[in-house]
Amino acid sequence: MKDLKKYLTEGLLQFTILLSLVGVRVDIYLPPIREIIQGTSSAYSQIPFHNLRDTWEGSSLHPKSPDLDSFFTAKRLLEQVRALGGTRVPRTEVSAWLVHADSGDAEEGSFSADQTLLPADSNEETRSSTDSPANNHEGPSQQSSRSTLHQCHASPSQQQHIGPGASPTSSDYTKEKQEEKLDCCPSTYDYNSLHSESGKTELDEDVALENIEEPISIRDSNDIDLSGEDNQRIEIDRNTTEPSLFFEDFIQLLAQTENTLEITLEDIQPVSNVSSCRNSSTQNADDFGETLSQDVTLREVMFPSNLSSRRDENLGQRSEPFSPLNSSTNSEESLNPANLVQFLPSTDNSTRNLTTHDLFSGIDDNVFDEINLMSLALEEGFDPLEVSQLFEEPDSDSGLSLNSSHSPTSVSISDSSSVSFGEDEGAAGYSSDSESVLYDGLEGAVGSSWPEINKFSHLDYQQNYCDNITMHNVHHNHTYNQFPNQLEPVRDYHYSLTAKQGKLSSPCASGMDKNLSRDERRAKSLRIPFSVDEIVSMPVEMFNNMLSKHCLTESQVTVIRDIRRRGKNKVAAQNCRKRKLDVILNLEDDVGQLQARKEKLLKERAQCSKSMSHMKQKLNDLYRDVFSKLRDEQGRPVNPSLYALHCNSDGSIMVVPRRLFKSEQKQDMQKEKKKLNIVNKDFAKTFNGYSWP
DNA sequence: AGATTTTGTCATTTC
DNA sequence: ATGAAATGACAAAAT
Repeated sequence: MKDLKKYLTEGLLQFTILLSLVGVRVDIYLPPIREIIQGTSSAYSQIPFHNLRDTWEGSSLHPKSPDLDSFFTAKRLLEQVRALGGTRVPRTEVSAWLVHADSGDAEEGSFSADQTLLPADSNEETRSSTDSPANNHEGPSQQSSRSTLHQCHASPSQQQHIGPGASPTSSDYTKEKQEEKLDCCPSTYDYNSLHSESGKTELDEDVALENIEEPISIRDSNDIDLSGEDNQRIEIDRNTTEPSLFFEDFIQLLAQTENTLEITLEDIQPVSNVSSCRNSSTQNADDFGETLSQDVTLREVMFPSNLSSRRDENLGQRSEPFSPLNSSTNSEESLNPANLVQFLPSTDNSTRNLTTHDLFSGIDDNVFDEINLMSLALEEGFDPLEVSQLFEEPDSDSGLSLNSSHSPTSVSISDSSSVSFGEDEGAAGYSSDSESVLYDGLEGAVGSSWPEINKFSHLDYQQNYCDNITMHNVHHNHTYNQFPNQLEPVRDYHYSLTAKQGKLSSPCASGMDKNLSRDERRAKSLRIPFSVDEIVSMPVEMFNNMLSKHCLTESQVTVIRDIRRRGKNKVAAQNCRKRKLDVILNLEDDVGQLQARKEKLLKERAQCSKSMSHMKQKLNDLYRDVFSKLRDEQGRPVNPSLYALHCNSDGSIMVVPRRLFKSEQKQDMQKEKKKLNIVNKDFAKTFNGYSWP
């Protein structure tokens, strides 16, 4: 039965691969697997690869592409391998073979090439690959060449998702970021998902074949039903490698320990895993070299014709994902394979820093290594003329605009990448619709070690950066699908920025320096491992920490402080002007409001005067009317010029001689004024000036 | 080409 | 006392 399974598996593998090569998309796995594994209500959202691929910003598929599935798989694996941080010959295809050839008995054709390099217990190694996420903590350096082939399975994000002690915050954030990246760059999501979604995509593929082969096993694994999705995934992973063995071991180990899945998997699969591979790649150069040599061999087997040419090319490209992570690799020397080998350990550390959120505690040492390398590169490789030129440049007005922060940002990206890759497009591969991502450090990153920056979630940036860089490699070598539109946003953005500045017409590296601000150029010249925006925007505490923690030269510190001071002041000036403008606008508004109020009051006063005169007139008429009807004791009419009407406090009205009334009225008026403090003189004047008939 | 506006920077003050 | 923020003034770039 087991042989039959293997036979079926291999047959399916071969058939699948052949279909892939022919150009037929092989996606026989996704829907059934998803339902079988997770059910229709699974929290997982299926990655719409096919939709994304086929409709990526309206771009059509590349005619060269034989199969997008194979391409994506290869690309993903290539990226994973690149994420290992070493100078490794692309083993994308090799990894693909290994992932699927778990039975390990393939003997004929190109498959034998893998088998020749793989020991007979390929089952175990495949298990190691699938179990690797849970084994990230362990760091045995017992890995062999084949273990490195499965580094693609190891990702800190996986560890975070799977490991019980994983930081939910960082992983959640990573997931968010990668969802954003999915929006902007679906083609990179494959790789992203590996790190954030616990290797979901890869799992699907791996399981797919096994699903056909061993549907019962998968069902069984679901029946076991560990506590969560991750557990399910790991179960399935194990199923893909050796279902029957898995259940025995797994149940047995479940009985032994139920606490952590990691422990379980470690027990089950002590073979070195991805994480251990990474760690050991830092620690054990021999293993790494062995890996490298075997990769080359595999590659030669797989691609005998174009190996030599593509190898160099990929060697150069392989450094690209790490350029933003390591200052040394960001320099021109990094293009040299020899230097790459020299920087391998630190590069690997960088990669580990990149992807391992839980390993922040150990990040500083790595950063120091990187800084040292950076300083070394500066001392050895940097042209002093360039430094002096950069510093003496008279004009060099800063093009930095923090409000429009992407402008210098993107330029910086291009520039730093140009230094590293010798071509601007190397960094143009970075693409994101998320402002935060852009701002989060990609931009001005002149150097690369990102110690404190991790607090800024630069891991995501780095991840994204690597992804896009990798995609850019694909774009350049023309071996795989091209996604012309994929890079267009960035390129257009660059162009718009530079066009706006009216300087750069071509994103070539030669002219990039002119588009950098003075501070950016200074930072670049001194290999300051932080972008200008970071230096300016990072909190004071973090900034001081950064200065104290890193082995920065005095000139570097001075420049960094100047950059920060100028940047802060620039922002302050902008804010100040904005405030001033706001104050002016507010004052103008106040003036308008006051003018309107004045006009309204004038109208009201006119209205009151009019009504007052009208009342006066009526009172005058009434007065005359009253006097016309008044008669004295002799029955004669009372002369209104000699007498006046006086209203007493009790309401009684008396006819008083006017001379008495006037004197009394004056006295009363003076008392009134003092008492009531009459302010309205106009009204008093009007009242006094009233000409009584 | 000159006028005006915008922006970056420095020096100083304010908080 | 210290340092960051605010602001005036100036110069250069942009319009």
